[in-house]
Amino acid sequence: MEEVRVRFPPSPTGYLHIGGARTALFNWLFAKQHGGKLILRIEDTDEERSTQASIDGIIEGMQWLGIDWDEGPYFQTEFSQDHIDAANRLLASGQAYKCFCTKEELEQKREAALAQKKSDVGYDGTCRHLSAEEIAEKEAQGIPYVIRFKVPERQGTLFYDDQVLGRIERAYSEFEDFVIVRSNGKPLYLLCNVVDDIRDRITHIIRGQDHMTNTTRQVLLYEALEAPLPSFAHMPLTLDLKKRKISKRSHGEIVAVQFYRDNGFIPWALCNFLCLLGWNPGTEQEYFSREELIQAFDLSRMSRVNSVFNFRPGDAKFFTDPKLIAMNEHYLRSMDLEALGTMVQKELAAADLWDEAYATTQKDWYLHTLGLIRDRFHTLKDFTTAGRAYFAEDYGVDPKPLKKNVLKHPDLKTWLPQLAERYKGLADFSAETTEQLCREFADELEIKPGILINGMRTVLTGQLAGPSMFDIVTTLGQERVVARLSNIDHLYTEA
RNA sequence: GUCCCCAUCGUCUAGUCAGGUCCAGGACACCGGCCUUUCACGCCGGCAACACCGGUUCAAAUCCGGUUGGGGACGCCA
Repeated sequence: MEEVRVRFPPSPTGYLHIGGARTALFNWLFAKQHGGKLILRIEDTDEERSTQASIDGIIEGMQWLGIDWDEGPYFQTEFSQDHIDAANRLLASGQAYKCFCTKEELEQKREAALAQKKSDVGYDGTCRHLSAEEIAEKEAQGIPYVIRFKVPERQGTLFYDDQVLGRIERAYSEFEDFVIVRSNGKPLYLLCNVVDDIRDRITHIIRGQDHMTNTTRQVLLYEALEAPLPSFAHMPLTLDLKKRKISKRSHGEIVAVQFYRDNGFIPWALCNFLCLLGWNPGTEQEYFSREELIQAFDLSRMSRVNSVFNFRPGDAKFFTDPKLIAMNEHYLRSMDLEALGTMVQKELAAADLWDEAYATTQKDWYLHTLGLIRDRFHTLKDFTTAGRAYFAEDYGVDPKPLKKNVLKHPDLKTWLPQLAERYKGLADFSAETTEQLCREFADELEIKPGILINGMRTVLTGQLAGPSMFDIVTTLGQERVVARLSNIDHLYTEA
């Protein structure tokens, strides 16, 4: 059987956004499932807009997501001779022609056609039937020209079988003679893309529905270039809540893969979320390991409907799609602790909270702590913010619990240091003994234990909520607990 | 405007191709309860959709036609 070869061809005119990432992901899944190859090809023929920063961003984004490729990155500009050769071949075989019409002329004709409400606003074919003499004359005059593809004069419709949408048809009469080479001699996307896909022996083209009109024209090019037609699969698009195509310009960083990397998301959670946007396995399974997803993926189960990336700018809860947040939380809570430890290490290091001992002598403590606190977190960032008290002494105290659990009970100012004294003398510092001692103290004071417990939580972690109090106490350790409980005057003075 | 694609809960979707088992299932979000002297997790429950009109049929979310609606494309961008 022929080897499956797919490609991801981003144009480096912006960062990798989630729509592009999803396209890459689907191609990657398809390749993996069929034991095929994924080719990364940077389509940088638009010199005006292509940037190195964008190329770096795309590559970093894919690496972060874990979408690896088998060949490339190739750069389209490195193959410009191939594109020029192909254009010349089409010219020589009479399947393309030189067009000397200027942009201004075409613009005028176009406006005139629109003014008359004519549907046909395409190229009128003025230069299509120029004689050899006329062409030679114009060339001799140095009139610049573009090369247009000569759409075959045929009745009926052109069609291809889309792997997602089924049979797609378009009447030949709907095509205009489209430009394949600019007047500056540079070939255009429509041609370059086909030439590259032929050279790279691409067997399946999986891309967004926004390419559908390109596809019908490209089918014509494959035919003219006498190359076998690959399979096409057009995926639904990703829209915003107002049903607009998501883009950097209108949506900003929230649609950039980098945003999720910088905001504590787990790469696989993003992949898992993205693959469910426009695809489903036909079962009720929603969480997949990498291997499960490769196994389950199937182009025929791709949706034909555009999907909405549900985020609401300015809404803290919906800063990105809540289902994506939920998935991130799921992986945060269920993933292997070692793997989580590696991810959190990067966050701690970036916040200057990392201690090498966490990887060596204190590794057990480190992983245990992550396991204890991760249930309440949403992103990896929370380990350095809400979880800061476990890794540093300079954690802040949230005003809300400070007021509710500490300041409301002025006597805690003396009670907590007293409790610290008792903890200091405790030989066996365990969850059981610390709890027992705490409750006994509450009994003596004739107060509810909750007053001490909630006060302790606020003082020890700075947070309103957290794990079971005495798990916190044992995790923090006797020394830190005693020190923090003894030294609470500043909480009252600062407030 | 022209061509192409599409149409199930607020969102992601199952069910449509092979009509009945669907007064439509799951997930997220939301609401309530249990658990917990915190908060989450977890568990239990609730709210919530077949765009509309016609046709075919004993029977339509499912097939057909139309309407409306949405999206995409219409560049010497990719």
